[in-house]
Amino acid sequence: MNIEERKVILKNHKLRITNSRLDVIDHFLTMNKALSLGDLEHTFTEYDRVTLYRTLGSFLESGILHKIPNEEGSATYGLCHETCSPEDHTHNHVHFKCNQCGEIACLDGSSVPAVSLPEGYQVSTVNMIVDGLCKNCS
Amino acid sequence: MNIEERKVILKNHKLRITNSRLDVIDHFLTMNKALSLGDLEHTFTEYDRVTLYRTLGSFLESGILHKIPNEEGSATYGLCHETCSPEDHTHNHVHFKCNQCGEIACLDGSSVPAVSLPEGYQVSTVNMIVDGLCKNCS
DNA sequence: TCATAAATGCAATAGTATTGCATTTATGAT
DNA sequence: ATCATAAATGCAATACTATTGCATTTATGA
Repeated sequence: MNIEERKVILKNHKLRITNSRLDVIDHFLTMNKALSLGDLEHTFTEYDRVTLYRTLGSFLESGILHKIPNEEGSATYGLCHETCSPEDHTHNHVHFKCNQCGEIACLDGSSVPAVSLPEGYQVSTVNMIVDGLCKNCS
Repeated sequence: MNIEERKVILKNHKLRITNSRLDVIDHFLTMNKALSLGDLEHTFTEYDRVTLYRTLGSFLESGILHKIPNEEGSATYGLCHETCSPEDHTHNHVHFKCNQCGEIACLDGSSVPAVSLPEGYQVSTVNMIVDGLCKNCS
């Protein structure tokens, strides 16, 4: 994705255009998998850790990224679909974590099946986390 | 659950019977919800943080507890069903997190629906995390 | 009762998340 | 194009969670 398209993404989410934000978006698009703050720190040594931390925060708030639940200590983030907005922020897709290579990716091809909850519960979002072996590792 | 029953649980999982383990099991049974290490530290000031940490570790390994994926920084743990064993450790149940009170609980009544994955993926376990409002908060 | 491996407590360290504040920069208004 | 201003950045410091090493204590089977 070229720089103009990435600028449009930021503008659409009412975020100022800065180098760090453009680079982080680009990295998510290129890697096409879930990333943690640590991943970004490792990739972008030219930016301060706190800047990357706050970049993730602003992307989270504006709906560019979503947090992916995981069992590890550190938070991981994935790109939202085009349909996501701060108002309608339902990330009803399936995330797959490979137990071999550790990669977490969003499976666009798989949608979250309906789930029935007991009486009195109100559903906001549904996350499905599947782990096992990915295409490359199996 | 009385103390003899809790001792049986430990024996069944080939763990030595100690006060901290008995107390932690009891607490999980009483609370009937997911707990973090921090929760245990707060509840059991008479035990060292590391002891509780290792208690969780041994329960995890032996199949008494399972880790619940979540978006927060800290790991949360829930009791396994009776059917769980170190060998067959599939936690295919639904976890519900209330956005109001923060409680994470296992919904025994709801089972995880089947999910279809792209070609080449091997599924090990499936976790479903639903959030919204729980029975008490809605 | 006793030897031994396992469990505990304490101290220390590592890793991740978060805030305050001074400085720099992007942006809209002029 | 310039400028005022709010937003973003970098640095320093701190908080919280996770983890390991080691000496001491304890549960367990012989």
